[in-house]
Amino acid sequence: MPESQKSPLSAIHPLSREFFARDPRHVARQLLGKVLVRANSRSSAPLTARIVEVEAYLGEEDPAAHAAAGRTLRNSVLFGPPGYAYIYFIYGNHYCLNVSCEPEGKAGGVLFRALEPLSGIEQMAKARGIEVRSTGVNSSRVNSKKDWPKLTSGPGRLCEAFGITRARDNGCDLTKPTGSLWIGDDAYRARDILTTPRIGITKAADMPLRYLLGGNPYVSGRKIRTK
DNA sequence: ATATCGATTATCT
DNA sequence: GATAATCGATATG
Repeated sequence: MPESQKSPLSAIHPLSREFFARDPRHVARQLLGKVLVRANSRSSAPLTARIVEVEAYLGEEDPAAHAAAGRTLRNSVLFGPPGYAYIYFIYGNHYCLNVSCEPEGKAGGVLFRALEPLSGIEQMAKARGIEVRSTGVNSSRVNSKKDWPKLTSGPGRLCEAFGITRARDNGCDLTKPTGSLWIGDDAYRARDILTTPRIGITKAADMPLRYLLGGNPYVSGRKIRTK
């Protein structure tokens, strides 16, 4: 059970544009262990969570990618410069967060599938509509740590926890710590990286483009399958 | 424990 | 008009 460390914001430094200007498969693998930061305006503290599960979506050659049918108004961020947020609305209910990859003009992206909450737990719980009950004298405790995965395990859930919407965040630059949403490196080293087929797609469902931290309890989906 | 299903809407054919 | 990179609830072993 990996006990991830919490870092102060000053110890998290943003990823470069070049980091994202590559094949989504490389970006996806190297995003594991990095930190997603939501710097809330006004008084509230920032939300931070470690990236523990992602999927790579390639360009027009990937039938499962939104870029497969070429550039449209919706997916234009995927064809733009790297390091920007591509957010789409799905099943009439949920938002999903991606970051654009590849140099400008070539499509590609990485879908964020699961995070491990580091700070701002109560605010995430509130955004997710989950009861936060204080236990005993200490006032700032979520019921128990085993409830945390419900906050950010799944692409729709993590967006809800972070307050990510298309209107607010689509097209935002994720390399700028002055922005309200960005990705940083706090020197945490990802271990035990696993690769599996992507989840929830019907086309090209066999390509192993899902990357996750093995054994991490915040990874989405069913438990370990013994087959 | 796994399986199935309904919700709800932007986007594209 | 059909589909979708999902979730949560309900049903069943």
